[in-house]
Amino acid sequence: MPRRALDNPIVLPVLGLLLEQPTHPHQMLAELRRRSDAHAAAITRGTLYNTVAALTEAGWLAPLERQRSGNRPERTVYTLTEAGRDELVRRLDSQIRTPKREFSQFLGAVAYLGALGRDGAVEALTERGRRLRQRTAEDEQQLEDALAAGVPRMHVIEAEYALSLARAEIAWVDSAAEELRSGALTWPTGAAPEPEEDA
Amino acid sequence: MPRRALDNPIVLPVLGLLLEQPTHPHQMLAELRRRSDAHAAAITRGTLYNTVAALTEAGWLAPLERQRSGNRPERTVYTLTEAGRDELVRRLDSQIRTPKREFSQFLGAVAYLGALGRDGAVEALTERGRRLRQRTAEDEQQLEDALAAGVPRMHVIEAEYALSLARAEIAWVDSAAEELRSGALTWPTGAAPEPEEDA
DNA sequence: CCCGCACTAGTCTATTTGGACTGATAGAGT
DNA sequence: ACTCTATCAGTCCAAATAGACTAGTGCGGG
Repeated sequence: MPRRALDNPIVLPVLGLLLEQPTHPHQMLAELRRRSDAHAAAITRGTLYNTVAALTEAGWLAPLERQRSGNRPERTVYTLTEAGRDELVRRLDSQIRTPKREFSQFLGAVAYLGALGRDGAVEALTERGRRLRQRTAEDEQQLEDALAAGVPRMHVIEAEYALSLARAEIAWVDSAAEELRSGALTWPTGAAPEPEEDA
Repeated sequence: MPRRALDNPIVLPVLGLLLEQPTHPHQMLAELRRRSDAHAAAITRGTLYNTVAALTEAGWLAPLERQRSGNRPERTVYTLTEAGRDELVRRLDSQIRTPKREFSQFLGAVAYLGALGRDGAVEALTERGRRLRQRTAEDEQQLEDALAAGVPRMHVIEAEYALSLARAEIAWVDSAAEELRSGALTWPTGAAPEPEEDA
């Protein structure tokens, strides 16, 4: 009986999807992956079915009907209950209201940038900038297309947010690379941070 | 025998720490938590010991000595091997070079901002802005103090990066809240996205 | 018209993880 | 001196996860 299952990161996407329409787990997975909706890409079957079970037990989801086409495995369609809708709003509100220090791989890597040596660091950062710029350009294009096609802005708002952050990252990466190149940002000692006599 | 253990997110912090100095797992944990070094906060004992074992087996770490003081549990100090140092550099380089779409809770929540209703959304975003501004001010202060105290910039570079992103987030949150308030960003239909006849 | 391949929907198990537990030592307070 | 608590350093197991596996269906190509 899933205990922590109720606060794993895929709960929100699941509730969010069901707000739009009742579906069965397999379809959720496909849909979430298609949208790459958030971290959805990281969802795996095990977690999903497990989570759906937990949410059902918590009374936030309810099985709506079981269908089967031909002799395919039976599938169960779930809806959001009243309580589920409330819970979604509660979580949404709290997650927006309260910033949490989240954590990206890149941030972790930057902390040890020193280990790459000056030239290596410049090289890698420059490359990142290049790729980031390209990806961002594509995303911008996509967003524009969607808006041009009449999709309401509210529906692409997270793309706008992601773009803002991406632009900020590009700016930082560029400036860091530049400062390293020009020598404005210098190396403390060798490759490794100097082993000071303790902190 | 840990299989996926070699590519879990704490590998980099562990290798990074050992680059500075040999240590035993318990100390790594304490140190990583103290620095809140990256997601380090998320590290738990189980994972850490497991990872250290895997890294050792992979030949990137080697037990240096086993010490014991008094009748305390014996502790094993590990060092980074030559291969481990190479691996660290390889990972660092690739993680910096290649941007990955990482994923934050907030991004996921923003996607369903609509479910909060206009006023709720404005409220929540405004509050986030407030908290973010405060936290960022503190971080700026800390960074300044560190620099004033003579810490080389290279050692606080990840803090500089985090600050840039935080400022960008603040800007976005403020502008989104403002647009909602002013009506420049409008609601498509009711609380839920309209149930179109499929995509 | 038959074969292979991809998709549909889930189930199920080996691996991983969180975090409770152990059992010692050092210092704080009384 | 004597509890009480915090820290030290791990081990260990129930719970959660990744992703292999099952098993039926439909379609494209030779």
